[in-house]
Amino acid sequence: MSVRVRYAPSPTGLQHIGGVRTALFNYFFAKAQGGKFLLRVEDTDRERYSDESLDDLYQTLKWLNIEWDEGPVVGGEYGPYIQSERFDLYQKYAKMLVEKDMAYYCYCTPERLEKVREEQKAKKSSTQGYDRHCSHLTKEEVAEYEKQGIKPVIRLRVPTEGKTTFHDVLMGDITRKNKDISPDPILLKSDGFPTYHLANVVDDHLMGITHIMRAQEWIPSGPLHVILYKAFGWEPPIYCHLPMVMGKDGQKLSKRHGSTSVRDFREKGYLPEALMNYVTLVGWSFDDKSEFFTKEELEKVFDINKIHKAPGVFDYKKLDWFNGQYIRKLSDQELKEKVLPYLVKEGFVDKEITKEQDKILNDLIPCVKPRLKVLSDIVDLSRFLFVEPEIAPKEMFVAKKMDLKSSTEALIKAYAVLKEGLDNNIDFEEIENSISDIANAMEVKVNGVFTPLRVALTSSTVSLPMQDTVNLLGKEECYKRIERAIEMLKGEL
RNA sequence: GUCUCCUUCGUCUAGUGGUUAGGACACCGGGUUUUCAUCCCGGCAACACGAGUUCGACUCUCGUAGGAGAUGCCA
Repeated sequence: MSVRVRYAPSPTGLQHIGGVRTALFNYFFAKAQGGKFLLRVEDTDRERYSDESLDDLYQTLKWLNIEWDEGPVVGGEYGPYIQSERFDLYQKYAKMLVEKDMAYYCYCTPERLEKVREEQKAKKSSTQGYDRHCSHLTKEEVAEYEKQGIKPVIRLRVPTEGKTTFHDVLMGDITRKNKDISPDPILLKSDGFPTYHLANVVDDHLMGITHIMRAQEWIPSGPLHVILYKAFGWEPPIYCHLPMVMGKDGQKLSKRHGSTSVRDFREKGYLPEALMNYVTLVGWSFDDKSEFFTKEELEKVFDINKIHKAPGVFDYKKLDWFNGQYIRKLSDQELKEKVLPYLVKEGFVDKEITKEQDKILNDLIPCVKPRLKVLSDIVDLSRFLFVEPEIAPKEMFVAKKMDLKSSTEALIKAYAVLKEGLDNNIDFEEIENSISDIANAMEVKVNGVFTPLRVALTSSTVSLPMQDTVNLLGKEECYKRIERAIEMLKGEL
């Protein structure tokens, strides 16, 4: 039997790391097995639905270069692949269960349900959830509710005796006593839309899904879904519950841990290849040494049996490291193209890049490449080139074991040497040697001289190599900035 | 509270009865770079605990503890 899996997100928010990891696992599993990967939009929650979320879903998958074999846009014989467009279908199946008396209409108001829950909580009762108030209504009672105009929901009859087991590829058999399963969950809401349980089971069956790979938070509803499959007389698919992605504190990854939406990562300048590589490595590994995987490799090599059971912590620093590695693999031309939007956005470079700007970039890119963790780092690293920075506060000019006076003195001397050297086209290495000589003469570390020079030129203690900085800036601009700094420092003495 | 799942360095992980328990990130040190990075070298650091089973347990079994998830007309 050919593998058919699906990613079935709910467009109620931006695509996040956890969701994308699920998508990736499904996708790689399908590819490695020569099966099909479907995308299904579960937009049954009309309260929380948003167009932006749907759009973000498509954009995210596109950015990651994940294509679905069947789904919205692409289509396929089992579609439509958007649940709101299959509205009638769920009605039909829900009513089918009512006819078989495996489900029933319930007229309880949300207020009553809330009250029931509160009472259970107050009594610390071990019985939880719906009290099955409507499970055996008489015809008269139903007529009365209908007369009041209450729109009913449809609930599944969950057996109170016995137990239900389902098999999970990773966990093995998972068994739950039926009495512990959420009593009579809602299948069809009063607005006529199905809940996750119904829609998911119906669609997975109708679409011929063979393996359900979803997050472990769904384990508790596994038995419930099996009961549903059986109620319909269908064979449940194979389950594989994926370990969850956690934050540093071991809780489910959420905004308070940092960025969680793929859009955030994209905007900060993470490369899709790097994110994909890292994300598939939380909860899965190939062996004890392989770290770098291309999408194509994963499509061949992904093995469902190597997925972990235990939840994994999302390590932002390791992602940074991966991203840096991937940036360094880029050619200068590729990096230039990727970095350009950030420079344009900052106003450093014109949208229609000028010849001059292009030339600056060509020189800048190689210097900057080993220094980028994310593409947006380019902004701070190159600011000094494109705008005249605020003159740095005087403390920044002072290196370790130096004071303001000696730093100023060093800068003045270095300036003289630099100017003389540059004006006479002397080799930069020699200029640097002469600057070192200044340090020696002053009996201070070389750093004590280079730091004020660097800060004068870039207003930063961290920057590109001195030679590159000077070259990129041009000597006139260098002189101007150094003079400006000396002026300021003298005033502070 | 109840139910279910999970447990190897700080983090991601390799490991399926006999290993000096391996790698990567992070961190710390050193070298290259007269800054910062990159790159190279080195170091730190783990089998949650307790009982079994066994000649022998990180590996098997059972408990305990800890963690997580579920308990919605959200998915």
